[in-house]
Amino acid sequence: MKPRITLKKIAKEFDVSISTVSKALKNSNEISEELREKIKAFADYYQYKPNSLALQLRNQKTSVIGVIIPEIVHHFFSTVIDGIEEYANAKGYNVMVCLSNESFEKEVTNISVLTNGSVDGLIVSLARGTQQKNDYHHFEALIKDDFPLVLFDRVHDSLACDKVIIDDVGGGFKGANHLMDMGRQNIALITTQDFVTVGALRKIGYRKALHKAGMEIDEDLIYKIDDKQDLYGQIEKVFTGPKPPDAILAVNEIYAAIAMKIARERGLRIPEDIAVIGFTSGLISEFTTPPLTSVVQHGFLMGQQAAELLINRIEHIAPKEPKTEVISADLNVRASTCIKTSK
Amino acid sequence: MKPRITLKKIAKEFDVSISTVSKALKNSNEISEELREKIKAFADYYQYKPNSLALQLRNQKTSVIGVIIPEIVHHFFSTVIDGIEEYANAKGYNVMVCLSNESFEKEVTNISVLTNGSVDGLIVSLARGTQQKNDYHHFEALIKDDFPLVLFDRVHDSLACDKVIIDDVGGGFKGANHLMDMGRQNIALITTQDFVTVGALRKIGYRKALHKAGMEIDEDLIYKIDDKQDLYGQIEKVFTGPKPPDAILAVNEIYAAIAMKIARERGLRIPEDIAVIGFTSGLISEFTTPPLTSVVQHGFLMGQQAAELLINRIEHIAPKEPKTEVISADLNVRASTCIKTSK
DNA sequence: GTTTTTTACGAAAACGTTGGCGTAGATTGA
DNA sequence: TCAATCTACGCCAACGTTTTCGTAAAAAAC
Repeated sequence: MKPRITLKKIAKEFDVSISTVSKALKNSNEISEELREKIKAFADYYQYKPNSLALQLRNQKTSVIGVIIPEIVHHFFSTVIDGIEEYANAKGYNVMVCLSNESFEKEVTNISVLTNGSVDGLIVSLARGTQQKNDYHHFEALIKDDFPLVLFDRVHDSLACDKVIIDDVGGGFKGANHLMDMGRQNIALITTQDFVTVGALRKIGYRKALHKAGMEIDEDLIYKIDDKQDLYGQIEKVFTGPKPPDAILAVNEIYAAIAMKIARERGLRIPEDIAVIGFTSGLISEFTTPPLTSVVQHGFLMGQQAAELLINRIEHIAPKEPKTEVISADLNVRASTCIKTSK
Repeated sequence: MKPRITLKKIAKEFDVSISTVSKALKNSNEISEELREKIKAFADYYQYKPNSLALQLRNQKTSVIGVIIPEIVHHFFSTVIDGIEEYANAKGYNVMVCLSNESFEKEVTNISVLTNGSVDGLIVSLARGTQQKNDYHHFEALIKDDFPLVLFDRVHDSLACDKVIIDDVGGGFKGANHLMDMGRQNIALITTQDFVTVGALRKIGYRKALHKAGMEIDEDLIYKIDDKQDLYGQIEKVFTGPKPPDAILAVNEIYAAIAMKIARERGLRIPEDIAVIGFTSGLISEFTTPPLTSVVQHGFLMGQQAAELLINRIEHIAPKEPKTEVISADLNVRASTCIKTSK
């Protein structure tokens, strides 16, 4: 690679000092117009661009924000990044993405690498491994040093930093409520294992809805899926269990899509015999048969909010107390729960 | 934010010089063991980590690779990034992602920003706007300066740099071939507008397959979709056109899924009355009814290859001549073309 | 003709790090 | 006792930039 042109090289070319060149390029009238124009023309010709590392070092500011997500091959997280990028770029920041791959160790090293001066702040969604291990010392260290940090989606209560979360309880509530509005009585819940916060929260919403409606909660209708095992086999049990449900609330799109597939294989009509709701994260819901009613999570908005919180923190235009933004989850009613909408 | 601890502060603490501290932390035996241990303990306690900006500036190496993609909310690009991350991290590099949002201008500024010293090399997939404008001067400038650059998926022939492409011609060929193997005679092609390279290449494959089979190409069966218009309406014309097809080859998952939806609405049985093939980019294909036969694009592999080419280039373990890696596209046969596979 | 002001530039520090080189003082050898 | 050798550290340059301050020479003022 050709070495980039620097102030020093320009200075040597004109036999002036580095500071003269710097000032000339900044159009300082400390420098005679004649020399100024010559230097500018030369710099222009050789496409001089200030080395950003040097600037970052000098200004003690990188204008880069780091993002650590569990995985990127996931529509929801991609959408959040999109939102972060949009807001951050508008504010003159760049985005550096790292993946934890759901691993505690990788999350720790990522944080260590990124906080070595390369970013002004961090936006993170917790790795599953971290939630399982329940070890947050790497975040606590950051918080203790007042390092700008925003957690989103997968957060942890004990951490005193800015957060953006989706109203998962509300989402579960809305989903279950909708099913009851459609006259369903036996609503199965297909959720994750307990340590996955979002699953747990959506379950709370489900319980709240049933409770409010005066229905009792049948634990046999709650199925906890292990993502590492065979999904198909686990979800099949929903249909072979003691109490066959007339509706299913699944905490994500995949579970819901698989449930529909199995239901159809077993000759059940959707939504007549069984209604299904998922939580949207990708495009699957739109293209299933029938299209899947889903709780939509506004990932883009979430990303924007997270970026806004972080940049406010970085630029000290935020109060000291950590703030938590809640993004409401809305229901997108499609044909899997509601015959008339089956356009 | 609390200021980070630096060599200078440690030096002041022990009333020694900065270089002494630096050497002590590097375990240099130039420094007495006693002092060395004291300094290390102190640094450890205060969690000293070398400022990476300073290191990057000094070493003239960032160990960061920049990635510019048109959009991230796209399963294929996410998968590629995943592959890049995997390989890059293993080699000690970090990844900085920027989005061009398909815009020429944003691509230009992104490149300008990233090549100001913040990254050692660039992996890029061309923005649609760039392909449309057919203006590649920003890349030509990089190539002229021997800046490490790898183009992937959406590339341009005139650019003399490393590339990783998918065998789109082969993919189109395999898809069309499979449909002919299933006995189909009137294969419609739903593709993009001509300036979108991948669409154009897949069309070539389609033509090659038909030609090889001695079938003539009916231009009325080729539909070019404008992504900015109503997809549904445009794809509907495939069915209302002069020659109703008995098979459809769509150049992406969405077109294929929409085509299937319309086909079913019109009472056509899949695959009996009409077979459909798409190009996988996300998870849609798995969950449509019936599951969609697709040409799979190995995005992860592509990312790994791109990262490998780039890092070899950065570390000068690559021959001068640019190299192009071709990733083969394979067919994943599902029920939308083949009754017996409908498990 | 002397002083003051202005013009036009240079020197140097600072951001944080590393590594070659220099060297004071202690130790060793003869 | 003097030289040679170590030991253990400090100095300085370098990476590229910005900015404050200092200062020659020229211009203006008296």
